[in-house]
Amino acid sequence: MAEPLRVRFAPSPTGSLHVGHAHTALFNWLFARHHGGTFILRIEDTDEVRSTEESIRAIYDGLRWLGLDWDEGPDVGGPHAPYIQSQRLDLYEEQYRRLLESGRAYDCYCSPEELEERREIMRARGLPPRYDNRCRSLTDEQRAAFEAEGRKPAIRFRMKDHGNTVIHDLLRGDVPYDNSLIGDIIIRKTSGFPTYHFSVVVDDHLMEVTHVVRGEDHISNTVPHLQLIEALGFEPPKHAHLGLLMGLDRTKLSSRHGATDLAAYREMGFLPQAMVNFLALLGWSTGTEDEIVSLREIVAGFDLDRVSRAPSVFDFGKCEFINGQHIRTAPIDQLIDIAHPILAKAGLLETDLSPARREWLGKVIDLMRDRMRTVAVLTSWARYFFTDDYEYEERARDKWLRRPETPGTLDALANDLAALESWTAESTEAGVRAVAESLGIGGGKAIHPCRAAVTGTTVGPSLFHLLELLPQETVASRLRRTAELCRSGALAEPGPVAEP
RNA sequence: GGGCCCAUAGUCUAGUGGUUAGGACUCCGCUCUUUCAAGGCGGCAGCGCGGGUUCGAGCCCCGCUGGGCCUACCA
Repeated sequence: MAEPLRVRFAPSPTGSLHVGHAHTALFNWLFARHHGGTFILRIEDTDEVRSTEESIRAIYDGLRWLGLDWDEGPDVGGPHAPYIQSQRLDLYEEQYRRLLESGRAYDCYCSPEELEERREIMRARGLPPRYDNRCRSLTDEQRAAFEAEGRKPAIRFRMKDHGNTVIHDLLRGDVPYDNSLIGDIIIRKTSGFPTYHFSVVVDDHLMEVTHVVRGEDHISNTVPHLQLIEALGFEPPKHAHLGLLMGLDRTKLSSRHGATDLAAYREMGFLPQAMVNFLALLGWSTGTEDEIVSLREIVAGFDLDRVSRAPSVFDFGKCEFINGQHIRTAPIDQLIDIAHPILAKAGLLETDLSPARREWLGKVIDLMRDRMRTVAVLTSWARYFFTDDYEYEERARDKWLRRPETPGTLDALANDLAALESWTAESTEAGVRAVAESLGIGGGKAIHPCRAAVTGTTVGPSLFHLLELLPQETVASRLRRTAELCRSGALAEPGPVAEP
């Protein structure tokens, strides 16, 4: 019988939710969901100076957006509440006491400045900058002297001096570390807050975490963790260290590589199901040739045995591609909900949409969705749906608007289309083709200038379907306006044209 | 500097001793279409290097190289 699997995502709320964190959260969540286990959210706000409420909100928002729900956590509670470490200080005190009593921990009076200074000296000498364990055996006189100076001690954990500690990693096998290389670590800061190394060990135990799945940057931290676990008499969890996410230059992904905040992707018009799909493919593979998959499908196929050890580069281009694929199949209401604020922010759409307007927006999106990779491109690609104030692209002017016969064609188009009884894709097509015929030109000779005039561009969805979504009089006036500009020679010059 | 991790095309990956090394992104070409930024078709491009083990290595072992992470009273 399998033990109930319990995993956690334990971010520190010191900034926005990074895609790397989202990746770790996702893998933990998938692991839990695949095996019917429990996914815990724990906030590790033991950095008193950098932790913020705002950041905690960003974590909630990001996880919820991705659809990663947690079974136990700060807001939902659970059998091991509280799930915020700053509210668990008394629990840590209990454990410090045990370590102090057993002699595995001791007070250290060295100040951060002194420590830094000594590290510098050691580095300068080419020595490993580790703590020299000097406070391990302080005499009563020395302690008294430090106390008299007004020093407040930190608590250090006495690491083993000899032998080695072996990490049993589910992904990497056994990883041995030489104990003599690591100095004693601080487990309680002078402020009374625990350091990460301590709180993580205590809480993983108290919360009965069975599997610790985290980034590879934590692999060497596992050595003190394991020793702490042993000293406290806890049962060690199983470990799995995931490959890190990197930028194109193969260094740890950071803001200099572009957008790294999950929220930024949301704002750019990425779909949560696409982000999940893309992130899942970083270090995991479906095992089939199908890469565009839903969260449900990922859950069904996910397991650690398909997870790779190697770090992976966050390829923005592929992320966009996957997003594009999901845009094709997303429910139109989801796309409307994403597009609306983006378009409103760009000043192209009102903040409050009437039902009719919303329906119209849905049609616009439907027309564009097959070629979009992010929803945000609507502000440029579909600009002409929302305003008369669009630019005539160089290519549109070059190819069509500078031709001597174009103004005449546009005038004819304006007159005939304005006179149309009905305004549908069918009727506009009939109208445009009729104009072409009466002018004795091919359909394309009318269609292309029409598109160039009405949209300012040479590319886009079916002309007649887009005309259908524009008011008839708007189309007519744009055709006339463009014809005027052609005649005045304004479109003959390169560069953007200021629109009325 | 030290310790550890990693290594299939530019990128994400499949592959667990015998494969024409498979797929995806990107890029390029062709094609369809009223246009492409979509679709279809095709193409370029890969097992980092050197030793072993083996009848036979992308797969196993060793070394090298390269990259990464850690080396805080940050997590």
